[in-house]
Parts: sequence; structure tokens; C-alpha cells
Amino acid sequence: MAGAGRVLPRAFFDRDVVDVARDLLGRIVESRTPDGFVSVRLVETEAYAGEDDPASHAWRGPTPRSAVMFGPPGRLYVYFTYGMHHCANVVCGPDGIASAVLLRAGEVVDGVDLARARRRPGVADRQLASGPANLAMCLGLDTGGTGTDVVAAGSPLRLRSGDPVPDDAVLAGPRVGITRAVERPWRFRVAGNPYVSRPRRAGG
DNA sequence: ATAACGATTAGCT
DNA sequence: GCTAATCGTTATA
Repeated sequence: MAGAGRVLPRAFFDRDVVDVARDLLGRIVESRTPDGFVSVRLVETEAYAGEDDPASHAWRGPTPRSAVMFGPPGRLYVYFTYGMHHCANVVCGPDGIASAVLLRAGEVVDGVDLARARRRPGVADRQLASGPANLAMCLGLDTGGTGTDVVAAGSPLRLRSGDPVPDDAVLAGPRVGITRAVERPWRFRVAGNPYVSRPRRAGG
């Protein structure tokens, strides 16, 4: 919204996915749907580096589900998992290189009422978007959002420049919920921020 | 056609 | 810390 800065250009996403994941902290994701507007300040992300990354959905080449990851940067990849959850990624790197950043957590800064309505009743505000599935829920995203161009004018989901987080305020640690390539420290979060996905030890 | 499992979460011990 | 919930995707036959 006003004050959230300019819409991030496609070139922002057309870079090394690890750099993009770190640089997305402090940026604003905004969702505009028929039922309203919600915006979230990102505080936690993860990088997935495509065919070279055993933890990535793109690891063994394109499938119907992961096809969008192999396309141009700036598109959404929303997948359904555990029979009940949706998680949202933004495709990064040049066309043909399947990498993406998983949006893991954030602070709802606008449209809090709508975000609350999309979550179970009674959820604390600091937990509204704490976790990738919770964040996707706040934004009203499901697999139908896959392919959305977050750079296009009038897109229902866009990213704005917000206030970038300086490197010395960023913690890097292992990614969550994966069993392969666990050692790659490609989860990034804002140090000491209360809106990160559920309480974890510092440095983790 | 079928089986195994997952980039999770909430609730309970 | 442990586990049920729940179904699309993927691999295998």
C-alpha cells in the first residue's frame, strides 16, 4: 500500500535464488482479491535451487506440478502438501533455470481483519503468517495462484520494495521440513523478529 | 492401478 | 517432543 514502496521489477527475481531469498526480507507482499486487500512484511524465506538441489521439487526435472519453476522469473508457484496446506514460492533466475523462493513467514501490516478471517478464530496476530502455509492462507492463495505474474500491472499478488533488511540483521540457517541437502544454509530470517515461523532457536 | 510420502500445522504429553 | 490429519504428486508395475 502507500508507503510500501515501488513494485519490485522482474530483474529483482532474475538473480541467484539465494541472493533473492535474502533480499526479500523486509519486502512487502500484497494480495488484492474480490474480498479485500492484505499485505505482509516478509521476515522468513527459503531458497530452492532447482535441478542441482535435491530438496527442490524441480530436482528430477520438470513435472506437471513443478513446470512453472522452469519458466521465467517473477511467477508464483503454489503447491498443495500434507493433504491440507498450500505454500507459495516466487520463481527466480533466468528462464529455464528452475529455482524459487519459498515465502515462509511475515508480519501482516495491512488488511489484518481479512487475514484473521482467513485463519482459524483466536489466532494471535503474531502467528497469523508464521509459517509458509499460514502465510499463504493470509494471502488467500491456493494452487490456482500458480503462474500468476507478480510483476505484471494489475496482478492480484505483487511485491513491493518495503524496507530492505541489512545483512547484519539477517540470520541464515538450515531449511525446514526437508530430508535432502539439509546442510545448505538457505533459510533466511530477520534476527529477533517475533513474526518468524514458530519459535526456533537462534542461529538455527 | 496402486502405493508411499510430503518445502506443515495444531494439539496434546 | 510426538503425532494425527488428509490428498495430490510421483514413481512403479
